[in-house]
Amino acid sequence: MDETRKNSNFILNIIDKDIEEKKYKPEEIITRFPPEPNGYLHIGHVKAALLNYNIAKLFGGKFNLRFDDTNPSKEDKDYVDSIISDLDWLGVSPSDKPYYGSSYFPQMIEYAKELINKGLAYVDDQSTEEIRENRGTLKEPGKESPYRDRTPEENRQLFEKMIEGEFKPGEKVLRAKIDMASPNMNLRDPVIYRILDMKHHHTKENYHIYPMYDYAHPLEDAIEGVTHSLCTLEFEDHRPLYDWVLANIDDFKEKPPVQIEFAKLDLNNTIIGKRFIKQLVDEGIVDGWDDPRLATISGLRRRGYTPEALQKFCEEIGISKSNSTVDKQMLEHFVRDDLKDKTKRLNVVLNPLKVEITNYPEGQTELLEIETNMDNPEMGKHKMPFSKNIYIEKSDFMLEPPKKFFRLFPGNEVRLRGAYFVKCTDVIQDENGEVIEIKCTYDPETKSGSGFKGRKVKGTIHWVDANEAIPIKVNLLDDLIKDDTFDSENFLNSINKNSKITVTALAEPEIKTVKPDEKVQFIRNGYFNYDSKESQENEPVFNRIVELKSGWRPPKKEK
RNA sequence: AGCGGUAUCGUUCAACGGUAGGACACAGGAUUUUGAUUCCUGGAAUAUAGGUUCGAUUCCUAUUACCGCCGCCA
Repeated sequence: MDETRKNSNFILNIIDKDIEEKKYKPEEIITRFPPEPNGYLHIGHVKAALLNYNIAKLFGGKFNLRFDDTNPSKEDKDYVDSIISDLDWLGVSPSDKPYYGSSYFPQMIEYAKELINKGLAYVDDQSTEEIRENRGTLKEPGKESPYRDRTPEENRQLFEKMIEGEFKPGEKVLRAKIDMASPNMNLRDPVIYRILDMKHHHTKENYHIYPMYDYAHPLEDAIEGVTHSLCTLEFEDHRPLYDWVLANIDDFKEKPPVQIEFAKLDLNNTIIGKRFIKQLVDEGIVDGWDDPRLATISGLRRRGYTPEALQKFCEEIGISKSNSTVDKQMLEHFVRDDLKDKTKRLNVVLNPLKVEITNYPEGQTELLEIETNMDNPEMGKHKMPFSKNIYIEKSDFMLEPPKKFFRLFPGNEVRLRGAYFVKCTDVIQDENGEVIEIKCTYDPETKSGSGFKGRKVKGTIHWVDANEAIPIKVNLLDDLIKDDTFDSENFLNSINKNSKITVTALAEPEIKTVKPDEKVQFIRNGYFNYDSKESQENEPVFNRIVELKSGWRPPKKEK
């Protein structure tokens, strides 16, 4: 199995050891991804889902998708559906139909009764406030509940009444009887069942009590035979409780699942927290959970990220226990890398400047043939119309160029990509001095593909034919927040106002062959995704996924 | 001394007592009809102080810094 393994990590090392010590055969390894269906999946979940999925795949074991749906007050079936389709898109396919923690509620209740019978759980009548006060603090032990020593018989009866719905929410809870003086707060008689009188979105059953995560999760894992239960770092303190639950239930004393914690993903200049994302959606600052500026899976997909790029990215960032912040440039590298050979490369002018080629015959249009992707000839060729009037990028012309500017300026010659050399002969300015049109001459001998070697030019720029260009809408996307201005207290005010700039661009006619959701490179401008959701009939909209790398940035133009 | 974690190039992850390595980023060069890509090349790290050992990023001790924990959330 080492052949297919690219990166080592501490979790793989643990599993290797378990196999070496004959605790498990490789094919017995079972992992799971257990999202709570209370929001959309984001790039942080991508890391966790892929980690579990890839481990199961590597060992030939099993990978479960399980909804951790123990708190129906926050959950919804819509989220279940979005999670299933996002994972499907990602290429993370469970070995089985999705599982639901809620399916195990009847067993969980039986196990709770087992704890009660063993004198390891009791019904507490204290209020939420009393429980909180008596829990103690980080430095002081808690106080035992006056109800702590109820007999198993009494607890059994009360718990039965809780199940039957004879108490109101908050009136009673079931607690594990562990140690109110434990230095680990999680072991100070944690609540394992609370009263919640509502119908469950999955089971459709109206339970009156619902189990808490700390009690339910180890059981869910154990019931499914999960061998390695991977979760994030903040659950480290919960592991003793996870182990306690399984150690005290007869069914699971043998080879219980082991909880292993790893650091969650953090990306710079990116909002990852579900709470923040939800706020942006609810306040209408973004266009929904799938806004292309969001790091949700659906947002990334709409932006144009590919599953392959996300997979490679996750492989490369690795797994560890140290909190770290990954540079977004790494993510961007992997989309570019994935897209470079499989996308068409088209001339699209984002910010047009009119150019007249004075010595080109009036009324003539020729069709120039060009490779659709120079680095991947299999993508074939297509034709570009060329005539006397074209548009180039405003930023490709400067009246007074700085040093090392090798695009167009008065007297300079450049290559029009796939066409001819042109030389700027005249500049037309408006009353404010702004350049509104330039005039060039072209040299017929320099036609692309003719093998002309007479002289060289430093610059090649893209262009579109003025008569045949197709207008398209383009969203230029930027980070919603910048780390250096991010204010978590007041974060709505630190949102980047220019995170989405929409322009009308002019594309060469070949753009018509681009299909919804197809990714394409606009030469020198970056990779773009045909947004099937925002596009209208006859008005395609493209989202810029990422810019191309650039060794040179034009200086800021003063207006 | 509450408890539990973490500390390796700018960033991120390896190295499991034996030459500190990869990826991203960066710099230089070559090629180039994208200032892209591709191809070379390069700089760049074991938090601090002790100890064990022939040998320590790795084991031990102390120090420092950072993260998490006082929901009837997960």
